[in-house]
Amino acid sequence: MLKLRKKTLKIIMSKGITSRNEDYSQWYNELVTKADLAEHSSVRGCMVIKPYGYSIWEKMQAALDKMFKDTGHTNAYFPLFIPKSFFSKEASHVEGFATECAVVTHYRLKNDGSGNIIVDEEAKLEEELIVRPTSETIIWNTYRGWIQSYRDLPILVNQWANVVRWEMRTRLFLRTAEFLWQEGHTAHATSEEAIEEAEKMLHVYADFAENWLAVPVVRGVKTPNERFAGAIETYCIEALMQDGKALQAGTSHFLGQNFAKAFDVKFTSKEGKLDHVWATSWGVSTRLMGALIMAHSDDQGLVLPPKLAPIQVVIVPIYKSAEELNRISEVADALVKELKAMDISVKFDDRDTQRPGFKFAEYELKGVPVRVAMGARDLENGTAEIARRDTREKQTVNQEGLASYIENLLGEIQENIYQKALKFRNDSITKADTYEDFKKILDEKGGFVSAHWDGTPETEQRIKEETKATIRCIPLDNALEDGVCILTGQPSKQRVLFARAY
RNA sequence: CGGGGUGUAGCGUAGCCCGGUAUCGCGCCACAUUUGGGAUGUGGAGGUCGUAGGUUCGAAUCCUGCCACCCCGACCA
Repeated sequence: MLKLRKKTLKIIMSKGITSRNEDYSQWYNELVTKADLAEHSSVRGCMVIKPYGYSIWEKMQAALDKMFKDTGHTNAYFPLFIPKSFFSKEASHVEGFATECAVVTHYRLKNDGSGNIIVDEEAKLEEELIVRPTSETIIWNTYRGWIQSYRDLPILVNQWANVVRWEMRTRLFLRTAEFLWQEGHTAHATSEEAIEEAEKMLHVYADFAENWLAVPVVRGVKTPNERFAGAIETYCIEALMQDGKALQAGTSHFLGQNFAKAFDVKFTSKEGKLDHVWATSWGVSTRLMGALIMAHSDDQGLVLPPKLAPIQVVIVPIYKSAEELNRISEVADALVKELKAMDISVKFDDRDTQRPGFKFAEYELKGVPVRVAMGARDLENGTAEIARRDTREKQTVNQEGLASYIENLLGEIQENIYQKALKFRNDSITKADTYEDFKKILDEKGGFVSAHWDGTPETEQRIKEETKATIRCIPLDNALEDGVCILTGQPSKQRVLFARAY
């Protein structure tokens, strides 16, 4: 009895994580650190992305980068530092970012004579440099030199970079002071073309979210309140997490001529007329890691979509002697070779320092989609035990044709977790026609609430203050429907999606 | 940035009220027995008690500043 209790306790303390029901945000934090994705650094608000987590990000980058290239974009790199004066050129842009900028004021340190390193006050910068919170200003200042004629357009550039936004409250991946992202910045001859670009990239993001992350998203536009600082229109993809809170997973902005005017970027058109250039910008960040984690994972740990899993298949040998391990290894090595030829990432974990049960638990925690276990019994029968992470089902399969069986299974898992998330998302969109219902749904069910809104920022603001819910978006394919605003009773032509959000 | 909480070995903690140099579990190292769902036994290593001051003969413990993290607000990808 005592032994049993000791054992239970140990499991809880060594690897067990808080359940989602118990405390969702603690579950998230523990998952991120215990699955070796990231940890807090000694710098306030900044994280260390660990190798396993970074591998996932690299896979996201590779997939997105290809999609950008396939839509005609090329990569470039702009400076980390932005002169303060650039920043103040676009009024609403400054206003949006002013409160969260890191500023470089000096360029040298010195020894104060008693062994302390201090800032050399004499090495003060003429003009302070802002650590980029986003790069529109430095990029549009640069584009001025690149653009004279309609022949120079469009410019379709993307950059992979880090940015800094001095956040008050941070959470690993979801909101950190420094984060990694990509930002596309395009320049166009016409408004129509720029809008088309902004919409195109939104759909690229949506495709990526659904086909790679296996996270269904709502495509929509933001209300003026939620719009990017300096944008005319902000398009977004909104995802739903398992706790019923929404997460903005990507944004694409039609910037109009705002930045072209602020940085005096003009071109001569075919007709010989001088006009300001039209702009877009679009970005997704390491926040997608948060979306990925919160959309699929369970109380046993991470659940990764096969397309983004650093290790797609793990093979665990079960043996009693070195001789047995040798025989298993022969079969496993052949399988590894076969899977690699199919471009499937596989790991044969023949570590002798951990027992099989430990490995099972470890790979479940890390979200490896498929696990193959092979022991003496399997060698005799020509079989292997296959366990899938998403459903935690196990079955015994013939070694004959195993590789293609696994290949199919990976596809099935990718589809299954998407369908599961899609069902949850669809079940979590609830219509509300009164303010009472609206509040009740938010408190009891969560998710998106589809409701009529009178279209004014004041109403949106009041609802936000009273319920903590914001308008996540006005869906692009929204059906028109006459109704009255849930708060004011004013007439409304369509429902919008409200939710509490990350 | 405001309110609340926490900080003791790699991790989780006891001790703090009532001052006397730190408890337990996991993990780690060695050896043996084990290996189809987080092994067991024996032996061993590991701590400037977040940090800087102060009070005191003596501080993990009392006082003050600072830092970090967690929760709740305001802000945001």
